[in-house]
Amino acid sequence: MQDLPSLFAKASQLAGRSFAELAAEVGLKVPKDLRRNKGWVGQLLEQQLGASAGSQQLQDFPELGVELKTIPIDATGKPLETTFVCTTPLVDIEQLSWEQSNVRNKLQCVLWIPIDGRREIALAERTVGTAFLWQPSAAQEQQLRQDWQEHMDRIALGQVEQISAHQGEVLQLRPKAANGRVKTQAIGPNGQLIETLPRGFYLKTSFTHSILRDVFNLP
DNA sequence: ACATGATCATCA
DNA sequence: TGATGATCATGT
Repeated sequence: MQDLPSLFAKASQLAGRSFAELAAEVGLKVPKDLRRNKGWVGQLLEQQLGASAGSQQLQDFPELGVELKTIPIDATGKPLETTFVCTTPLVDIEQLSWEQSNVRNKLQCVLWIPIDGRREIALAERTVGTAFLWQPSAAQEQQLRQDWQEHMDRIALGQVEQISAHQGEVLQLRPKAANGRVKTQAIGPNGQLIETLPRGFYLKTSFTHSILRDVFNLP
């Protein structure tokens, strides 16, 4: 993708189209459901939009500074799931600041694409919604920064295992792993290294809901 | 293991 | 019924 207007135009033209027809265009098979294919819709839209694929710590469109995120919504436009942002660093974090954090980098500019997430509708028949570009307002960035700082402070103090998803107004910390046996290093309560479950940063649904309401002028 | 893409399954 | 903690697939 060469420029932002082109990307946005292409994303806008996906509105109203079904997963079945979009999958056919790129030669994908529509799974029966998402139970064993949780990232399928995201990958479908990546292919449709030509995101620079890869499992790298980069935005989806590095040359444009844009991150692509699908967001499943119900019939009223409410998000059905939280939004994963990135893995949480648990060691070598003493020098880390919000300004250089992966959370801030990923959320600097997001191309949101709402999708029909209703499980009662067959996956193939679900459709894409209206894409929009978002950059956090000063107030939103302040909320994100504050939550990020509180989480990182606890992690630096060796309290990562005391953090629950209840903490954080807009940005929460939750497990992010293939299963409960996966381990990674973190700072322990006495400053030593411990093994713990990998964590990720997620946007709470109340936050993404407010983003959707702002953009679509909903109550 | 860790990055990407997320939703599932269960319980309060 | 909403949210938390757990989990699934794939590529490097």
